Amino acid sequence: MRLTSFTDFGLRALMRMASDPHRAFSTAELADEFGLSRNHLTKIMQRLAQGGIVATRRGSGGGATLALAPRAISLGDVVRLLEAGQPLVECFATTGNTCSITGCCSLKARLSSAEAAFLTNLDRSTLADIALPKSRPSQAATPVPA
Amino acid sequence: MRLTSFTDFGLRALMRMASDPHRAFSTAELADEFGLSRNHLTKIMQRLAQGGIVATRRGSGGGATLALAPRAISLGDVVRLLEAGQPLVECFATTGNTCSITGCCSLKARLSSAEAAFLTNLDRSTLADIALPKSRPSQAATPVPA
DNA sequence: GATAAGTGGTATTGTAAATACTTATTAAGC
DNA sequence: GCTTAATAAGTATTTACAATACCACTTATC
Repeated sequence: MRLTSFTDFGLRALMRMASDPHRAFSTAELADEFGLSRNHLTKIMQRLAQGGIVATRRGSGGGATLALAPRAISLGDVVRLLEAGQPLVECFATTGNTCSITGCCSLKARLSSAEAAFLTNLDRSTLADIALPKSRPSQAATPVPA
Repeated sequence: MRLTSFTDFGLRALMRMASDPHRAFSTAELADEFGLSRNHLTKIMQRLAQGGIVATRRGSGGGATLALAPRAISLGDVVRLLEAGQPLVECFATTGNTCSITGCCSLKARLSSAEAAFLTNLDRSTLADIALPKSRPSQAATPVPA
């Protein structure tokens, strides 16, 4: 059972953005932080923008900003958006389904139910719950006690 | 969100076997039915055998047989076994984890919880619930009415 | 004109599946 | 009861494909 790296990085980016909901984050900044190419992250951001989770703005001072308050964005919604079109198993796909037992297959319904349970569980958390601290502990004003 | 084809085919094979729990099914027979290579299915069967779900026997009259009654094998157990070693996201992997925010990351716990919900939901069903009919409708003794 | 998002194309990596081959077990035949 | 042949699982290697990531370039906004 696996989520795509798309979803993985998307969640990480949103975690970061949730720490400062009104700030615009450039893809360059976030990509640098996660150690992946800017263009790749751009594609993820585009998807998030299409889904109405972030708003993007070009030009100087631009970047991506959360379109809603962190507590209004559930993890389930994010995962649904970023995993859209990703079938749980082959026979869930609308095209290229080679399964010969589709008709009387009761497995499908049970897998669907489990998938729904997964997403419903994620709906209980929002971005506000997983926001990262604004700056890293090593850069914090108050040094951590040894 | 995606299960590996390993799990997919494993479930299909078990569905088939559950229809006739005491019969030995050869990998050749099942592979032919699903349209994939025998050796590939063999690997899946091996994993199921290691996990104690099926018993295999070589030689004439051999094949794989369910090691337990269909109602004693939950779908969750099967999926846990076949998806073992498959991290939900990269930072779940024990090796090669490049995530820089592991320490204070509360996302991980929430994804784990959702994954558990997925499996728990599947535990509510057993192979007995998803067994396929013994023979295909087209070969049935009583022809279906038009 | 500098900054930053958006787009199209290409390389790379990892998973999935097939091919070819080996080993073990059973059952038939002598 | 031993030998042989057929059956079927197990192993190793290779090939094909799709997901992932990168690069060069374009467009928009300040």
